[in-house]
Amino acid sequence: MYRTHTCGELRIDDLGKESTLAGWVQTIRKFGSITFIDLRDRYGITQLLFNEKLTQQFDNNPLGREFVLQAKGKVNERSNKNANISTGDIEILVSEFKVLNKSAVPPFTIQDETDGGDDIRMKYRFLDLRRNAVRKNIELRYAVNRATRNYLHQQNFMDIETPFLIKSTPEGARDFVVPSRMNPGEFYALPQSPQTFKQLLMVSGYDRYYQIVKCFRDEDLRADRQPEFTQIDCEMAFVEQEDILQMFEGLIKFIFNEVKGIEYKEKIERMTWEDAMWNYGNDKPDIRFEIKLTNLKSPFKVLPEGQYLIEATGFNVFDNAETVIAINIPGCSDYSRKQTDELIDWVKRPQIGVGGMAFIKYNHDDTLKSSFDKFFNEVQLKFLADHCNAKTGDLILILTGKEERTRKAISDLRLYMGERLGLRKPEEFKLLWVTDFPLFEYDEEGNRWVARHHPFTSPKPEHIEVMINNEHNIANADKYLQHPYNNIKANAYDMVLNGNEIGGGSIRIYQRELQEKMFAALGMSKEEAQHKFGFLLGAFEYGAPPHGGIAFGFDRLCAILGGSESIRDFIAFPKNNSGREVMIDAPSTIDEKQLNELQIKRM
RNA sequence: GGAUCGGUAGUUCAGUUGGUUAGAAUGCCGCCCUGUCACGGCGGAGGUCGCGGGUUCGAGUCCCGUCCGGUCCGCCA
Repeated sequence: MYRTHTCGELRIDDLGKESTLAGWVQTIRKFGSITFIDLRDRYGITQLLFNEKLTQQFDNNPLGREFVLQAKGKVNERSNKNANISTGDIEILVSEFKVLNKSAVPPFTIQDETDGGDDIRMKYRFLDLRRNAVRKNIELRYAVNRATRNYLHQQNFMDIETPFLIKSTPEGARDFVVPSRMNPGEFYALPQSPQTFKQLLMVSGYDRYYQIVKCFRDEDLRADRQPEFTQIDCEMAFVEQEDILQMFEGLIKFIFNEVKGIEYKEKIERMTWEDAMWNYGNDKPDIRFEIKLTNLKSPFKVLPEGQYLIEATGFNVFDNAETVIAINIPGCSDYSRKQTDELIDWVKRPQIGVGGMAFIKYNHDDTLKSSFDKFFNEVQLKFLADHCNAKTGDLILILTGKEERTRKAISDLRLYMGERLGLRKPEEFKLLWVTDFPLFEYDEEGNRWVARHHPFTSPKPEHIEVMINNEHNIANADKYLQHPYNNIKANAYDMVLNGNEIGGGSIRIYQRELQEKMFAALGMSKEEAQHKFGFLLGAFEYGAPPHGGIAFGFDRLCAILGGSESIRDFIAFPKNNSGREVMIDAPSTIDEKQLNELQIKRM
C-alpha cells in the first residue's frame, strides 16, 4: 500500500496515528540536522519532519523539488502552527521514507504564484496542472459537468453519443477534415456540432437528448476560442420556445447553485434581439449596469417622422452620418481635457476604428459644454442632454458613422466605460435571454444571405410568407438594409451571462417542405440540398415531431464561473493561438507510408 | 489575410542617446544552521541578447527580412 492518507487529510484529531503519505516534494527546508519537507498531492500539503539520522541520509541521496516521496510516521502536533494550510496544525514525524521517483529540476516553480510564463507552462502543461490555481479550474470544470449531468438526468434527458467522423457540409465555419484510407480521395469531417444527429434522434423518439461533447471548427483562434471545444448539446421534442427557456433556465440556476453556491432567485430577464441592438448596440449586452444607448439618428429601426433628434444641424459630423448614437455616463462631467482626449484615442484605435467622438458635459453649475459648441446653442444642448436622460454631473459621449460599425463601437465604448467605472463586478452574475433573432444575415463578401443561426432554425410563423415570397439574392449590396429578409425573425434565442454568449439555440424546422424552402432561400439548389442534407429531408418524411434545442459553450461557461477571460485555463490540454499543441508538438507532418496509404501527395 | 505588442541567464524581467567585462530577482550547485513554512547566512556556476542580413570604428540597442509567442480585426451558421 502506497499511502494510508492523502496530503490534505490529516488534522489535529489524528494525533498519534501511524500514517503513510505519498506525494511530490514541494519545498525542502533544511536546518542542519533536521529537515522539513512539504509534501504535496491533489488534496493538499502536509509537512514532514525528518530527524537528524534521516536527514543525514540526504547527504548521499540528495532530494529535490518534485521528487516523488513516500513517508511513514506518526502524526505529530506542530510547535509552530501554520494557519494558512488546512493541515497546518500537524506534521508527520517521519520514521522511514522512500524515494519512489526522482525528478529533474522543473523549468518553473510549481506554486500558486508561479514564475513561469504562458509559453513555458504550456510546453510543460503536465507540471502546470500540478499547480493549485490550474487544478482548481479543472475541478470547477468537473463540478459544472457533474451538475449538468445530474440536472439533465433528473429531467429525463439521455446522453447519447453521436459520431465524430461525419460528412463535410461547409455552411458556416470551416470543417476539419480526415482523409479516408478505405475510400481514396474522400474525406470525413469532424462535427462543428452534432446538430443534424440530435435532430434525427428527435425523429427517432428520444425526446430528451443531451451530450457534453467535443465540437471542431477550423477557424482562427482567440483567448476564448479553441479549434476543439466542448458544448453542452441538448435537444427536446414536443416543445415550444417557452418550454426550452424554462428547462434551461433551470439548468443554469442549478449549476450556479451546485458550483458557486449562488441561489439565482430572480427570473432571468428577457430581451428581443432588436431591443438589445437598439439599447445596447450588441446582441449580448452586459446588463450588470444600466447605461443604455440613445439613438439620435439611425436606419436600424423605422421611427415615426420627427422622432430622431438630429436632423440638419449644420454640423457635418452629424448631418453626414448614417447613424448618431449617444451614451450618458453618470458622474463624469468633470473629466479633464486629457481624459476626454484619452477616450477619443481609445475609440480611434484600429480595434474600434471610428474617426472621432463628440461629447457634452453637463456641468455641476447646470451649464452645458460640448465639443461642438460652434453648431449647437445651450438650448439645443439641453434638449439633447434631456433626451439622453442626462443629469447634472453627467458626461454624454456621441459616436457617428455607418450603422453597423457605429453601433458596435458605441457598444464597446459602453463596456469600456463600465469597466472603467467599476460597474462590471466580477462576482456579480446577471443572466439574460435574448430572443427573436433575425433568421437571415447578409454576407457582404459573398453578396448573399446566410442563416444567422443555422439553416435548421424555424422562422416565426408570421414571417414564413415573406421568406417564401422573396428572392434570396439582391443585386446591390448597399441596399440590403432595406431587404425584406431583414425583418424576418427566427424562433432563436441566446443565453447571455455578463455580456458573454454562453448558449444559443432555436426551435427547428421539422417539415420537409419548409426545410426545402429554407435551403432555397439560402440560394441552395434542390440538388445541392439533397446531396448535403438528403438524409435529414428524408427523415422529416417519417413523422418528425416538433422539436428544438440549445447548446451551451461549456469551456466558456466554466471560464466565466471561474472568473477568467481565457478558456485555456479551464482546458487540461489546450492549443495555442496558432492552433498548436506545444507539449506534444501537434500538428506534425506524417511519413510517406501514411501519405501513400491515403493517396495524398506531399506539397 | 491584416494590425499591434513582445522574444536578453533554467525562469520572470531591467538594460538610458549605439560605447568598458550585459545586470537584478528567483531557481540551481557548495558550505553553515534544531522549529521552519516565501526559512536564514556565506560563496559559486550559469548568456549564440530568437534567427539571417545590413548600417557603423563599434549593435542587446538602429534598419530590412524571417521564425516563434500574446492580444485584436477579418473569420467563427
